[in-house]
Amino acid sequence: MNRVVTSTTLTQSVAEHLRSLIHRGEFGPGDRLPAERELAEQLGVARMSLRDAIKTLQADGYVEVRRGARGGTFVTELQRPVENWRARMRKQTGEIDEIADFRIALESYAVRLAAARRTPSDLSVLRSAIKSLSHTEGLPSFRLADSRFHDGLAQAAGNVRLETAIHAARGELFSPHDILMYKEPLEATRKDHEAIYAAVRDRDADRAEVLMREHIERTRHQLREVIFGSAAGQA
Amino acid sequence: MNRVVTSTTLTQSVAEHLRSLIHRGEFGPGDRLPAERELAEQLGVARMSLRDAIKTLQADGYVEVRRGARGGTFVTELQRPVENWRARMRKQTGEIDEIADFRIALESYAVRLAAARRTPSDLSVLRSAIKSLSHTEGLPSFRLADSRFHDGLAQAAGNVRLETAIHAARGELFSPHDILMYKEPLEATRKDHEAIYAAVRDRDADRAEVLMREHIERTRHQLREVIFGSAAGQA
Amino acid sequence: MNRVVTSTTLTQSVAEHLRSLIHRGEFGPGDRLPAERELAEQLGVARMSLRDAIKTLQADGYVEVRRGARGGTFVTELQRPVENWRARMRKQTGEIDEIADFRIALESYAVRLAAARRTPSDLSVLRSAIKSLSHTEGLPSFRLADSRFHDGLAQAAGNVRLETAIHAARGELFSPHDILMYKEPLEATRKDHEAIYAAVRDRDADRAEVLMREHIERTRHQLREVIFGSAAGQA
Amino acid sequence: MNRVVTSTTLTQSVAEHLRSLIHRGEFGPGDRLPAERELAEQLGVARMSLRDAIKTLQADGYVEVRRGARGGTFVTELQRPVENWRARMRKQTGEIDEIADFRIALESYAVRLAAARRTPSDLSVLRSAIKSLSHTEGLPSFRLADSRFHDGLAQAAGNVRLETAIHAARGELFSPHDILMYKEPLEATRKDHEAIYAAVRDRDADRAEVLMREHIERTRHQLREVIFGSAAGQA
DNA sequence: GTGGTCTAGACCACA
DNA sequence: GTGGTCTAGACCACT
Repeated sequence: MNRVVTSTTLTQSVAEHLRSLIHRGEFGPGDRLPAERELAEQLGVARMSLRDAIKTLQADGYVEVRRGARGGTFVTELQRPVENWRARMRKQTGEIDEIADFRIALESYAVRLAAARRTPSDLSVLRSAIKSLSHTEGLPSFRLADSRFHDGLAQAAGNVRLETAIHAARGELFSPHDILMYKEPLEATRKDHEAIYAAVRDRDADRAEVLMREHIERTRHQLREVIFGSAAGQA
Repeated sequence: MNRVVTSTTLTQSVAEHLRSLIHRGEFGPGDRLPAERELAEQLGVARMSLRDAIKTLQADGYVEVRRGARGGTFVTELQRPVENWRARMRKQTGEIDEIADFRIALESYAVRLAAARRTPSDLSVLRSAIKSLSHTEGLPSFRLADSRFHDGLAQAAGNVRLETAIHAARGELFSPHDILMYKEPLEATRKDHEAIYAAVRDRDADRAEVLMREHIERTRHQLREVIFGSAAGQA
Repeated sequence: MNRVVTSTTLTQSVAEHLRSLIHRGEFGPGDRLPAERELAEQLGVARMSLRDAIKTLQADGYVEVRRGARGGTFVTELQRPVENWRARMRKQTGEIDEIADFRIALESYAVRLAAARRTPSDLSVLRSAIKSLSHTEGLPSFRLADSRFHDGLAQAAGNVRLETAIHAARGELFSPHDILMYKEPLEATRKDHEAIYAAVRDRDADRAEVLMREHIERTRHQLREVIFGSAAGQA
Repeated sequence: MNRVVTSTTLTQSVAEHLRSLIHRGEFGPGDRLPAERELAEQLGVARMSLRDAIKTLQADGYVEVRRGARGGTFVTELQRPVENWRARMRKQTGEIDEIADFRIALESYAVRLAAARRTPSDLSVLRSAIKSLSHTEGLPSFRLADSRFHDGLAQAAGNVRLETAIHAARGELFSPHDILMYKEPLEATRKDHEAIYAAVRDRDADRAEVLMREHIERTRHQLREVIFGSAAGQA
């Protein structure tokens, strides 16, 4: 129906939530989601609502469900063949610039607020995120460490709406640039995070903002390279 | 229930939508909403869903329903006694700074994008919004003209997520600073808008950004003054 | 899985049952099924199980679901365009001879048993079925009256297994030969039924058996004619 | 629950399947069923489902489970005391005529079709079944040879529904008339089979049908004699 | 101890 | 009063 306002069913919300968790690296390829009963309890929904959501994720190829004692719901292995996820990412081509711009708006100002308001505890969270990024040699959890850093900054900004929006925007894209990424870009990300951290720590809002914009732009660039082989012209 | 994910019923969505329309000045105090049948059709929902939504707005004191030939659903007259809406606004005190910061994040970057991407047609929309603001002597539709300008900028930025978020953020607050506002602040707003317009027209992103931040800060300041009599310290 | 034995889910059973009801004319095109709550109670299953079954019927194009006060679950109108159901029937081409032979085996012997065991009450049921067939000028309920006669014979045979199998076999085919059939074949069916009735009434098992075989063969022939335009060679 | 439609659990299906195998003589008294792992694999079900099914067969006294090196699942020895199985058969008294009539309906027509459609390969199967019946001096596998002949005819009829129904009907009854049967009735069965075979071979449908009816009637009669000592009046 | 199915009852959105 | 969604709990089939 061509309605102006819409309702969302619980099932849809749950599906979107799970998709976001996967996009943000909370669950990586091959990981097993918690058992249905447990996950339903965590989310505060009935098991059947969760199951319906899982069915749509199955249909989208996000997860595979296996029965039996060692069964469960598993995030689809995408690494081989690589073309699988490359195809999936191409589907969201139009979204990449949209979301990158949106993220810049949100995160470049969030980092300003963070520079002004960060507490020692915030800094500690950020350091921990950077550290786990450094230790990520095998890259399997690169995305998770990345998410932790950006979420940490969002939280340090002390604005619930910003935090929520940043979190959500990062969850919209399936962007496993970690899969193909080797030493170089990973190292670049680590350096970016460290520089942003330093600016926030030093309460240098202007510098933090500039660094964040550059960081997200670089990420966008890398993502396009991974998808298209080289950076195509952007909007 | 303490759930992580939630569904929204149509009734809630409709109520929120109507509240947003009133917040943004699409319907001002004393205005009559379209007939139920018509409004339900416009929104693409069943009449009963709309009626349910209106009931919650009634309970919140947003609208009054009058029966009979000259009946209908009317936005509550708030001007007298003034204390009514002052009380209502105090309820959202905690939200004012949250939303102001959020709006700065969204709109200060949107205006940058607008400066880069605005088309002649965008400029025409903005000029028209400024003009209707000038003609607003009686102030009843001040808020509407204000909304039109900010929405126009959001659209010129060419990013659907930004546009949607800006629209929604402006709809969250009941901020009828127009009610108490007299010549001075109204004139200030008009000047702000014109300055921002000029910067966007001249493709001066940096200047547009600075002006927008100042404009939203000024709005926040005025709002606090109206509520508390003078600007209290902010978070 | 290539299993020798299989389980059937309730949903499947219910779907098959409903399909059978439609095939046998208990619900004709355009008819509304009982409300979900009521039908579920009648079938002795939970509403959700029924709903799942209805979903598969929807997917197969058997029924349409409409919401609202005058909504419900409706058997798909097939009459226009005629090609719809012709296409559906072609799908079961291979089954027509299978089922016809199977029905001859079951019903030609059932009619023998009926001739031996029929009670006055059985005869009354059969007469009533024949009468409602005669009154069927508009043909909408031809199939139902037809089913009633054959079911009545099956019951008169006094063998539960035969009765069940006859009932089921008649439910397997979507055979709305009533839709295209005009005076002639309808009249032929009426005559067949009357002749079989007379033989059963007179306890003439041999004659009843012969007539039943001819009747089913004629039905098979008509069905093939309706589908293919003329009787194609049979297996 | 008093439901119109039912689902069947896998366990029930498996139990019924095994019971049918025993009824049809695939496994005779004293025989050891294949190992659980193997049997589960053959049936395409999980081992636990098979175990559950075996438990119900145990409860019904069909099989005995023995542990240890020479253990396994064994079909219960029924010969002594004879009263055991006589009691079991009495339980199905009501079914005997039902099933006999049903079998006549199915098999008397199947044999007609077989007479028309039998291939040389079909005849070969039938001859082989007759031969193994003749060699059955010790009678332990009489039932198996009997089943093979009737199944062979069902297959020669070339109608899947008939074949399935015949197979199932024969599996419903626990009818070890072989246990008590001595030379005479065994010889009678052999002669019946040979006569039916000849009629089918000669494509004499009418004769085959008559012979089959007589054969099944004779079987019914013998069964009643075995159970009650003499043929009681039938329904 | 996993996912798969089913139940009984409740509330919501619809026309 | 219809279909649409959700819940809390149970049992079944699988590995």
